[in-house]
Amino acid sequence: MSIVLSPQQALRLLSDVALDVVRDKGPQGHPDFTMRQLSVLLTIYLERPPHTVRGIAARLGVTKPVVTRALDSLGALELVTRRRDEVDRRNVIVQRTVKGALFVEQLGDLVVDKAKGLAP
Amino acid sequence: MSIVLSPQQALRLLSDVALDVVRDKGPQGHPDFTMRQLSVLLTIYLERPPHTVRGIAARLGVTKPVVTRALDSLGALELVTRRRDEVDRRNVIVQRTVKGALFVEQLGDLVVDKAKGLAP
DNA sequence: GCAGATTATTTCGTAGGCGTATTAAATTCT
DNA sequence: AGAATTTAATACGCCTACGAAATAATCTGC
Repeated sequence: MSIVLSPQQALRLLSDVALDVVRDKGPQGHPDFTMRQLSVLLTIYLERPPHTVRGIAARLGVTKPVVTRALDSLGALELVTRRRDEVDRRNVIVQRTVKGALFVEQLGDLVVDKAKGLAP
Repeated sequence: MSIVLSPQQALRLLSDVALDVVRDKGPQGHPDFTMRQLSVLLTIYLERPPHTVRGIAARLGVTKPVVTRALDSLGALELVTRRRDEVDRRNVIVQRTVKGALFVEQLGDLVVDKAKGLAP
């Protein structure tokens, strides 16, 4: 229960962040991914591994093909990698990458920075 | 210069918001619009009117067809309306709607709510 | 009044995402 | 071992969005 902000501040923050991402001043690269892709990416980098397609789909409340395709996109940008689970070879383990970690870190910094500049 | 949060908190906040939107527990309806559409929507509701296609495109750093199409989508959801500018009939004035105002308000409340629940 | 500029939209061909159903591989159950 | 389950990926037809270029309407400057 720690961060208090007004609805106006919340919207301003969201808008500022979205604007920077669209303008491609945020983390470099893809200015127009969807909320789903963002959610998949952040799940992988914020939640404790291991991450399977099944698990991510369940967490997001979407079908598995949606996750597979999101991973295709994120993989093409080298923000995540896939590896077969050697213990249960049906599973795919989704792994973080250096590039992805950097991307997420920059995204976090962007939000922090925009929050700092909010009017009261 | 008022809101201070850590990178971890920032990412958690972003992730929580994205997750709720994806799960469609956010503002009712459309779970998967893009950053661009979000940015167009928030520009219209947070910046001072009047809003033209040209102005929005310049602000976002995208081409005008992108804005026209985003307005088509948002218009189909009744989140914005378009009206011809009677003073200079080349211009289109983008206007807010009751439904859009409600949507944006709920989105703000969602962010506030998620921020409240952040660990320190 | 007319040439040129400006605004928004439409068109065109391309790329990517969607949901549902199906497939392929691997594991579990009996 | 063989049937049923589970996992991820793929196929399919549809829809939406993209960028670049063309179009239609309107305004400005001379």
